[in-house]
Amino acid sequence: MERYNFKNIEKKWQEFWIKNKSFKSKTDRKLKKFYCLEMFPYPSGKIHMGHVRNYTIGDVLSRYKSMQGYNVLHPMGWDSFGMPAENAARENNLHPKEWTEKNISVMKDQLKKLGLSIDWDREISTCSEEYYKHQQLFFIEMYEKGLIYRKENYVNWDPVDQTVLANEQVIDGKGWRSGATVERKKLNQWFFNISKFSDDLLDSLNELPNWPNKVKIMQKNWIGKSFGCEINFKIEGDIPVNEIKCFTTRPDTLFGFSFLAVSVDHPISKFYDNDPEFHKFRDNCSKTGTTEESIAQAEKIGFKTKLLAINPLNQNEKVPVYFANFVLMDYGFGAVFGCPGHDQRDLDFALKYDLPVKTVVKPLEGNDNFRVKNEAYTGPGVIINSKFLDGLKVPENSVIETIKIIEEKKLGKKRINFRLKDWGVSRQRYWGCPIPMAYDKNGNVYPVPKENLPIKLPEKINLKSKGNPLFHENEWRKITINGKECLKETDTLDTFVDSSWYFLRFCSPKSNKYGFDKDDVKYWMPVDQYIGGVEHAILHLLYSRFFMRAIKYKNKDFSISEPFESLFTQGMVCHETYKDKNNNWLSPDDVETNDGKKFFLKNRPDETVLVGPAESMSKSKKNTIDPAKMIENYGADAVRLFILSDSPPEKDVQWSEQGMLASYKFIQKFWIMNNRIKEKVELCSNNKDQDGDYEITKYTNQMIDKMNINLKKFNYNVIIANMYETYNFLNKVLDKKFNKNVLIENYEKILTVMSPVIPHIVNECLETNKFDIARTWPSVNKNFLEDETVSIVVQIGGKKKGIIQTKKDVEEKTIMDLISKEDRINKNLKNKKINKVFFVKNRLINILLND
RNA sequence: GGGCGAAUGGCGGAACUGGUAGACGCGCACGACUCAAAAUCGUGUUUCGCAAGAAGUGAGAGUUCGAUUCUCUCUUCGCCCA
Repeated sequence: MERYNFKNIEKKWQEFWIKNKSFKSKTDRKLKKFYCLEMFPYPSGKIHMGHVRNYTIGDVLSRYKSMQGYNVLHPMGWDSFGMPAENAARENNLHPKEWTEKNISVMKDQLKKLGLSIDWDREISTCSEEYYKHQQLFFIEMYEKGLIYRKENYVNWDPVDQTVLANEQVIDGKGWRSGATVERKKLNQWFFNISKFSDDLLDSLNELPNWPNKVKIMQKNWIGKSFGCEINFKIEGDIPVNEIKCFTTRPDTLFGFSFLAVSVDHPISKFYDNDPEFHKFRDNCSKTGTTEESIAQAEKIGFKTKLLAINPLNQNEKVPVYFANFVLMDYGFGAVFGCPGHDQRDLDFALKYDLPVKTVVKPLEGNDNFRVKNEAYTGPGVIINSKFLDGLKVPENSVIETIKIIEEKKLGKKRINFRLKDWGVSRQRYWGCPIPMAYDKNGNVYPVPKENLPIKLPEKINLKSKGNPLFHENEWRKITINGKECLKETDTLDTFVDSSWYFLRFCSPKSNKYGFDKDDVKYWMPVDQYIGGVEHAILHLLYSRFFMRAIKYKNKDFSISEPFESLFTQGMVCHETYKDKNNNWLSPDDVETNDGKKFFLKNRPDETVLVGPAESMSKSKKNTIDPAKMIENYGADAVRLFILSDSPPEKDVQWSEQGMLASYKFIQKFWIMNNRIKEKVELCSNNKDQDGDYEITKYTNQMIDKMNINLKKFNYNVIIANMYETYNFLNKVLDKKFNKNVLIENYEKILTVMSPVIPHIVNECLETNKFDIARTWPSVNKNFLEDETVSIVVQIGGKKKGIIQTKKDVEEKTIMDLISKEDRINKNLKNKKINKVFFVKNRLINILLND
């Protein structure tokens, strides 16, 4: 018998699937559908282990659903706009399009070698005109519906990459890619009015039971709905300002008021334009990024004005007004009232500028002499030192009651505030979807007429210029709208826009008139199972949810709000890290070991290598394993098997060479066993009731039942364990005799339920046995699920003393008789009086003694 | 600082609804095959103990006849937000 030659056999079946279009979704709309989608990849060059894990999880599910009779949509595409292409282009003098297409071709080939059940006829690429032209139409439609606007705004500016960064692209005040210190810069930007849907985006989370709770919580925190009020503070001073409006969630602490802080961008700042000291201060502030994190970490600094703010609840109290770096113009009204006693940030500020700290809340168990010193008190308690507010309970009624008073006195009103800001989508980049807008000489804005779409990217581009490449394309920029000469917008869209509707495009990838066909979308949407990394838990998912609402808004033909019915977030793939004696990262390829304990440089046993903890694979730490090499060495089935075997899919998994080898060996062993079964089948008779018949039938049914349960729960690591167990079982039971049909029938079923994980070898086994390779998922005969004998645990005083095998459903009395015959158990009962007996049928008996 | 989650052998991990803790895999040990090694196959493998037995799921308490599972407190780690 030949060894299993995975190279030939995997290639054979992959070609077979493509030739037969085995994974093409069916057009029959009466069939029940299942839309399985994994987050599509960025074509960075080659696939990484994270992709392997992501797409294998989805593939197992797709193949399972398909065999269950669903019409499965399992597509793949490319999130192919974005900065790396532009950076690579600059380095290698290669056009971003060429670079991207080359990468796509390599990665597509690699994905095919994994044996994924993908309908490649539906492949899409967001950088293709065929894709982004529809996106431009969406943009115009949303603009016409009033969901898009332009405003001047402060942005996170990366001075090295010369681009705007989203908040999440700023890490520790530095650009995520360049590492440069991020600055604040004012730019005209296009915005999607996502905050219009804040309430709906928040409330609808409750209608997503099949999303992980943690993701819903993250989204909820991100939207950040807070309840409070706006208050008008009367102002006295040297400039013509009578009032400053603040938003606060803690009006109940108004008597702790000791300063008022406004943003440097607040409208009143215009009165300080001629003050050089103020300019200095403002420049200083712009060195801090705009993220909440960088603001929280930065030192709190202020610029004192000559203004005084009057406490609305106590007209005699006047406090100073500061410009402060920790107040942002786009939160609330760009002004906050400072209460150092009960807000840590305010306290830091007050201590620095020697402002009074008044205590107006005491803890429930504290006495009236409680005073805030170095730590603001923000917990529950009772209002004190606040005249008519005294005695209110924090937080039960203090805020609500205070707002009532403020509203009665007409000093302000109740207000709900959201942390979620509108989505700035302008990027000063070439390799993105052009924004289909234009400007005339006077700066008036025009949407590009629909008949002029698409606005194509110019093919030739100089990427070596500073700033935005399209800005320098004078010819390209020209456009005539309604007879007027205009210039095109030169910013392109954030790539998160591309990925906010790609799942709609998969429903009708060839639709030429519009981004999707409404009947296709009606049938396929929502995505039944979405699978991807938790790193997209907030933005990508929130933007996609927004996009559905934006399309649905004022549109009778579209009724989807929630694009993803179920969401599964998979863990990362990790590997040990290695460093040489000079603290340089080493790739696993450069490291060797003889015993798995001591590691040294390859071919240099004298050079010891330091082994670090397993961390998620990253190029910077060099702890990556190339999937293509693994597939080359061990085959796709073995790689698929291993990537699922060692950890539950939602948790991180550690790559191990030994584990990989074990999976490979399993494939080889399985092939040997298949041949053994093939020979056995030929020797089997047609005589009924052979000694192994019942056993194999019972085992098979129980195994399928377990597979069903674990597939449903995404316990794919347990499925692999079930497969190993099944192998062990078959290998043993084959010594017995079987009725030919019984053996065939059960083996066919076993192969079938293993096929989602290891499809190539299963197909080969089916074929060599001359079984039908088109399988439907086997049903379970429930009669075989329950054993006719059961093991009953015998406990005495709650401690296990033994196990008794009996027939099913015997009563307590019979068990007690059996126990009296079992010396090992019974000796514990001699000369003792039984107090009480707990009996659980078919499971356990617990005897309590008097002592 | 807040929120969420996790902690089980040498390691990754399993355990249905509160009912035999440690499935399955790795590693290790021993044995078979071999001149030998690799590969393969077989047996064993939570700890202590020769055994009988006892202890045991991060620590401590609680509920219960019975807790890896439920409740509370604490410790450590991870993720998210600040």
